[in-house]
Formats: sequence, C-alpha cells, structure tokens
Amino acid sequence: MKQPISKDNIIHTAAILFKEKGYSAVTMRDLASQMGIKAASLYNHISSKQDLLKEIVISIAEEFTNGMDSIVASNTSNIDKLKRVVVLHVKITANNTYGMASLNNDWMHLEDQLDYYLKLRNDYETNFLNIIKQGIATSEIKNSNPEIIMFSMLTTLRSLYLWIPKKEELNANDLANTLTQVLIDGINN
Amino acid sequence: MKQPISKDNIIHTAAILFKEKGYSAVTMRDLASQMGIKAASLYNHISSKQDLLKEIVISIAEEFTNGMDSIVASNTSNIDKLKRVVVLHVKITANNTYGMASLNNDWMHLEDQLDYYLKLRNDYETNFLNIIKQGIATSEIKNSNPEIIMFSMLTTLRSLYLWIPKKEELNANDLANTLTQVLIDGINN
DNA sequence: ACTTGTAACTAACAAGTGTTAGTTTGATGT
DNA sequence: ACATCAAACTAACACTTGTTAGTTACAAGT
Repeated sequence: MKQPISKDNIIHTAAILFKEKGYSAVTMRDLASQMGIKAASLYNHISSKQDLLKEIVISIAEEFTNGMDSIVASNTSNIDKLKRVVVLHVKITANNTYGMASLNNDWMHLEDQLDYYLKLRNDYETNFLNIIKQGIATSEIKNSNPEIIMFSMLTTLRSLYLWIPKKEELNANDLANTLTQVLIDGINN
Repeated sequence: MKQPISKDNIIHTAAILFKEKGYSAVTMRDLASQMGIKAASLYNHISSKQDLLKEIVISIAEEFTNGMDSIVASNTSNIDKLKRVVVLHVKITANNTYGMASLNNDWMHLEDQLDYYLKLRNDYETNFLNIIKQGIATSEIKNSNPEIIMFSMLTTLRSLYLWIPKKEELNANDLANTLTQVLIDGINN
C-alpha cells in the first residue's frame, strides 16, 4: 500500500496534510516523514513548498473554469445549467477532497499565481451569477436577490469537501440529485 | 481612531489578522506591529498566542451553543426554529466577522480546548439535525435526506463571515429574511 | 519628592523554518 | 566488473518563531 516517491504522490500527500492543518502549519519535515524520507530528499522531486500549493490549487481552479465554460456555452435552460453546476462541484470534489481544502482555505498563500487564481475565481462567480440573473429574467427562478442565491449555493458547494468523505455510502450521483433538489426546490413542504 | 493597547483590542486585531492569513501564518511580530508596539510588549497583556485563539474561538462557540439551547427550548414549529437559527447565525456573524473566520478555519490549532470545542460543535449539529428530523416527522419539511439539508443550511450559514463584510448595504434583518426564504422555500418558481 | 505600578523597551534564548551543498547508496545497462 | 545516474542521505545555512529576562519611562497617589 505504500506509494512510491514521485512528484504526484508528494503533491497528493501534501494536500492531505494541508487539509488537516493548513498550508502554513505543515512543514517540509512533516511532509517528508509522512513519505518516509528526509526533508532534503523531497527536493529531488519538487522545487519548493510554494510550488506544491500552486500545483494543488491551480489545477483544480482550472477544472472549475473549464467546466463552467462548457456549461455557459451549452444550450439549455438556466435551471438546467444550475443543475450542471451542482454536478460539476460534486464530481470535482469527490475526485479531490483534499485539494479542495487548499482551494478554499490556503489560496491566499499563493504568491506568483495569486492574481491568476483570483481572476479564475472572479470569472467563475460572474458566470454563476449571470446564470441566476438570466433565470430570474426568464422567470425560471424566483425574483430574490441574485447575489444571495449565488452565495447560498456556492458556499454549500464549496464546502462539499468537508462532507463527502464522511458520507461514503452516498454515491456522487445520488448526492448531486438530492443536493440539487434541496438547493433548487427548497425544503418547505 | 487608534485604539489603546488592551487585551480586548489585541484579541480583536489578532482576529483580523487570523482572518487574513490564518492563525499559523500570523506571527507575534505581525500582531505587535499592527498594534504599534514590539512583540515582547504584547506579553504585558496576554499570556500566549494560543490563548488569543482560544479567546476568539471559544467565546463565539459558546454564543452559538447558548442561542441554540434557547431555540430548542422554545415552543414553536420546527420551521420557525430553523428561521431562528438563521437569525442566530446572521446576528453573531454580523457582530464578529473576523472571529468567525478562526472558528471555521483555525479551530484545529486549539490545543487544550480542542476537545471542548468539538463537543460544543457536535452538540450544536445534533440539535440542528433534530429540528430537521422533527420537521420531517411533522411534515413541515420535505422528506429529503436530513443530513444533506442540515449540511446545506449550515455550510451556508457558516460562510456568512465571508460575505457579510462585502454587502454592507444589506442590514442584518433583510439578509436574514432573504436567506431564510432562499434556504427554506428554494429558488424554483 | 518619592514610592509604586503599568507597560513600553532591548536583547537574547532555544527551537524550528525552507532550502542548498556535498556525499553515499544502490539498482541498471554495458 | 564497471560506469552511470537517480534519489536517498547528513550537515549545515541563514532566518524566523514564540517567549522570557531584565531594564527603562513615566503617570498617579502619597
């Protein structure tokens, strides 16, 4: 079960530790000992601690951007687009629960890539908000404050990483379906 | 506008910095220079960095516990209890946006008080879940997965600290009302 | 004027930080 | 058997960390 030492495996282990304690609290010695080697040996495979964070965060952020782009380009109702956004989040998160923690909590420690990350994030939110606004315009969606609607949906979706690992009995499809119902139809009977 | 040096003001400034960079990334020298003094001088007022985190996190956690206890004890419908939970979160968060960041992201760095914090948190979630389950039992609430309902509501409410500071034009009451609508009635038209 | 007490200061500590240099190990191809 | 090379190692670096000791400044109470 012990994995070989490779850049990918180091990144994966780093993501696990970053989720547990946060980027700043994880030392290269922590990471090395988790891999069963000494800290200096890590540098045969990676270039810096910073770089680990970058690899983790940017790759996921780009996944979201690509997914959103294809949803926006699709030719369906706005409610359907929202459903596809839910599925996008569930899928990416189920695939990489650890990385999602860094995306949510450690992005501010990106240095060179901080601006790039913020641009991706900002564009994503703009697209999300536009779907909701168009949905309101076509009366698919209740005429509530669109920013509050987005905030409510997005924060729920962004927190999935905390919750998916605890509920392994639910598969991704069931979770996406139930979540879609709760978020879109509400809970009132 | 410059505040005097006191334990309360140090805690408040610490909370601001913790929100910005996370507990681990904030140094006592950062904090001191923000207060306009040297790091060693902080120790005339506080006992340790740890203690700052404890003061921030535990006091808010106890506020939530007290609020929840009074909601549970109240004699109203379960939907009404949920509405009061929303108000509880909006009020506490509007009062202490900075501290909420530590509550959400830095609780794992509590040491002596970690177990106590986890108990408060766990009890809170149990109470929350019970309201939902009872609401389902009395048909006030749709018969969906109660844990997903709680997860969805609670993560939205826990993320309010990120959002309230950006939307100062909304007062706490309006926000609580709109949020209640979105969370309970859904967005579908 | 003098004691007292608070709260700032400088200096230093021991431990821990990310990272580099230089060396050793051991498997692989010839 | 020997050369090669990736990847481990030890040792050390320069710097930062939280915190303590000891000292100084100064306002308030006598």
